[in-house]
Amino acid sequence: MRITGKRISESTIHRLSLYFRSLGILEKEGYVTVSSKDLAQREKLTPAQVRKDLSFFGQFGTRGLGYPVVELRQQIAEILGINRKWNVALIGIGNVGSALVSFKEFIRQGFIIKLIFDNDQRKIGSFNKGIEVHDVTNLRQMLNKHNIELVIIAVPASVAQRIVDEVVDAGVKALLSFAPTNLRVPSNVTMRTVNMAIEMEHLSFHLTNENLYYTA
Amino acid sequence: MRITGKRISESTIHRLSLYFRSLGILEKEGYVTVSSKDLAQREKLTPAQVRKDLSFFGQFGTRGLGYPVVELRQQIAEILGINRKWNVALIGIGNVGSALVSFKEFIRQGFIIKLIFDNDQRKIGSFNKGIEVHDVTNLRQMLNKHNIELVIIAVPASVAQRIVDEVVDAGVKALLSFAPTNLRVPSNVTMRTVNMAIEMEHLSFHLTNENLYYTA
DNA sequence: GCATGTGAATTCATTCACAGCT
DNA sequence: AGCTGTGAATGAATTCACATGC
Repeated sequence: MRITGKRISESTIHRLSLYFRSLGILEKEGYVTVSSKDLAQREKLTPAQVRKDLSFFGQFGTRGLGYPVVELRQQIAEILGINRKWNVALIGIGNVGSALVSFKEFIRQGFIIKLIFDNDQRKIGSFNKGIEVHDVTNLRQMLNKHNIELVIIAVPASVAQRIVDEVVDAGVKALLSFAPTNLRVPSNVTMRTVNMAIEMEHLSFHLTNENLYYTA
Repeated sequence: MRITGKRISESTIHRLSLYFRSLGILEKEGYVTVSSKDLAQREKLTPAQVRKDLSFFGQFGTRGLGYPVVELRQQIAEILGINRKWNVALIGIGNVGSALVSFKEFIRQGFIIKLIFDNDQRKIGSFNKGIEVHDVTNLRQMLNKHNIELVIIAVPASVAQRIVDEVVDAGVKALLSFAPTNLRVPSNVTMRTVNMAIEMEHLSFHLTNENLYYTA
């Protein structure tokens, strides 16, 4: 990766994911090159935005021609760190957890759920899509033993912080949480939260305040 | 609501949701007032940010004292439009859909799933948490008949755009999509997308590029 | 004294516009 | 001619700092 001195914003990372998906489609459609203009159109962005985002990481295009579809896709995969497999553990195999285990996109992208944990004795020992459910009390040693690098938290809000602390303690540096509560992690750990209630509130806000510009 | 002439950003709306949650906890903990400093600390924001966000909608605090917890929470509920019930339809009762039906937070917040749709004959007519699964071919008339204001899309990517078009056609102005694909809606319709693969890619990016500041 | 509310200042993100290469 | 790559300009979001009121 190119050394740049620039700070990469979260929105740039997000857009790289979008480009990655569009490039996959373009590849299937047989395109060899794509211009920033085309790519921007597909994602409802500006061409300048696309070029700027990519420029943080290097020079991938050819002036007058555009970007090579297959190669750029591979480069973005490298930047995003999805040109490899990641060992993932899922904690909590309730409704959300079960849905995640079946989420094919995860596997396709190299996020391999190696371990499932729960605290429900009826679930422990059972199998879910071929993966055994383990007792959450063995969390720390199991995470280390299986070199888990990424943990998905799908437990009730009431126990989420305790689980997060254990996971962080085990040395895991990346967490995805579905618990609808505020969780704390040290600054050297990345946590992302998916909160569906908050998404719904965005929608109800927009429905309630149809005109976003309030007149003075 | 106060008429302001200011544009409300998506991030402000997001933070209002966070404040709403923190105020709920503060209320349970018995707090009567809260300062912007306290609220900011709980959400890892700055006090100025909290005050600015609230100032877009009115003056809710008392100088020298802070904000009244119960009242401010109620005010934010009004702003977000969650001081009422919304009629919701869920389209697609696969893994994700099933998880959503069981998501208690939705009910608690007033998002009432009135209708479920699917195209699988084995599912149509069955009940899920007391809600009947309907044939998706009757989508439009059913949405209108039951005054559905908000639709959750939990169908495979391949059919998502077609379903979205029908939903928009039925006059629905707010959609939450879980389909991992780019969907288009007219500009007078709000759509939010939850893409778990993209969340995972953020994490793998951070794991891969531990030091976000690249040296020149 | 304490904490809000808000213009002004600053920081961060996006877009412009054009030099440079194919 | 066409399109990238990138400093400069613009625009948006956040933070500062202080006047205002309890």
